[in-house]
Amino acid sequence: MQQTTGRGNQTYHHGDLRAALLDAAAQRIESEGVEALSLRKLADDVGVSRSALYHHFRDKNALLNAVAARGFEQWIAVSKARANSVDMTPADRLAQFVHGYIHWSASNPQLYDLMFGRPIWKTGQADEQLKEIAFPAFHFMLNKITQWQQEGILAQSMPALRQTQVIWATLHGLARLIIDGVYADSEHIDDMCNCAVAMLLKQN
Amino acid sequence: MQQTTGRGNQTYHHGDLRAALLDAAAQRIESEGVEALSLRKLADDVGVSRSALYHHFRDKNALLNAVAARGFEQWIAVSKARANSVDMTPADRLAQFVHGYIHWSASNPQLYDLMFGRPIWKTGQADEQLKEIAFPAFHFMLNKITQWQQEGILAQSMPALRQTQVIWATLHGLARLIIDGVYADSEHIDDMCNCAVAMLLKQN
DNA sequence: ATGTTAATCTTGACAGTGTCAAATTATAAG
DNA sequence: CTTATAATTTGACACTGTCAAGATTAACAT
Repeated sequence: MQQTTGRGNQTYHHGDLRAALLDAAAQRIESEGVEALSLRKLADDVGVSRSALYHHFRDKNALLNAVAARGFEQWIAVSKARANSVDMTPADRLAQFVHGYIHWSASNPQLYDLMFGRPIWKTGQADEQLKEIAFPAFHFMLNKITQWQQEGILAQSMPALRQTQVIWATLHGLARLIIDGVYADSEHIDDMCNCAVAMLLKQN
Repeated sequence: MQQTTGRGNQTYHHGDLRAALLDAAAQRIESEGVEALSLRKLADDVGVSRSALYHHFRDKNALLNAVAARGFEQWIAVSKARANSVDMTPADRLAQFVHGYIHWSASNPQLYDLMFGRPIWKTGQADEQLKEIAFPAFHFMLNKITQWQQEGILAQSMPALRQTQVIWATLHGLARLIIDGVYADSEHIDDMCNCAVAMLLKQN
């Protein structure tokens, strides 16, 4: 199930087709978008025939789920790394979190779209494995925001869960508007982030 | 181009196919979602053959643009009607605006998804006509928020444009999370709206 | 080493899809 | 009534995701 034979795959069955498909899919998605991903072209990229894929993924949606799952792993890693930069005031950490979130989404627009987009989450198309990987991402945000509440830089009058949902909605909405280009220019990313931070911070 | 002959169309060419297609498309979209819309099934619904559509819309995207345009007209009408309820404090009006926005999106999820979704706005697939109809919607929000700034219930330290973008991002993000069911339950809509309002309002 | 089992990959096929060109029909204009 | 113009249909093409059946190869037990 892992690497069956370590190296030297030439005219193999294929070696590790699953990983190759994931790589190629992620690459094609990031360059052309989710909606332009064709399983047949993907098979061509990898040099394998069209329905070979079905021995590693139940269907196209399962493949997308797997790519999204990898995206979440990457997202969490980046976010945690950012959160561990110590010598900062809480307010600066919040600001950095906001800017980091938006910049990551703007740098990986297609992947962000896949991870947080409708096709996967709507109609229960997210499989259990993806949910298990995605949940820590939300939990991470919930923790951060609870912490900022306790540190006194966010209002404390509301349940942390609700506040997390609203703050995340702000970030998510901002990311979507920028990515989709809906009356929000990507030149003003930092301006918008600063404005968002100012609005989130407890005013006193 | 309008109604060629007023009434009594039976075994006509079809009468007014364009309108019939729009109606059928809107209906099918709202019941099954944008991604499930098939031009051929749509033609069946209307009782016409597959490529009749192409004499009224350049392609599928043009049809979707037209449906979205109708959605914006409806959205603007509803929003303006809500905004004209007089006897209220400014803060209550803001609250009502937020609740109204979210409830409308939750009541017309598929249409909202089409209007503000990626497939139309990304990659410049929104045609000029749609942009002309959509722009007043954004202008309407910009006006409202500028007004609330002047009335002193929103912070005045930021440019109205930026603040509009961020507030709209909050609403848009909330709508998306609820519609797509991404870790936001639709049972708690009002709780989340109240939380959002509390965060937006200038705290003093 | 050999025969068996199980995994992997390919080929052929099917039902869909959006879209175009050419042919057909009905409406409007002269 | 004839002509011109718009609306609609039929046939076709290239493409999509997915499945069933057959072929190929790896892993395993003896």
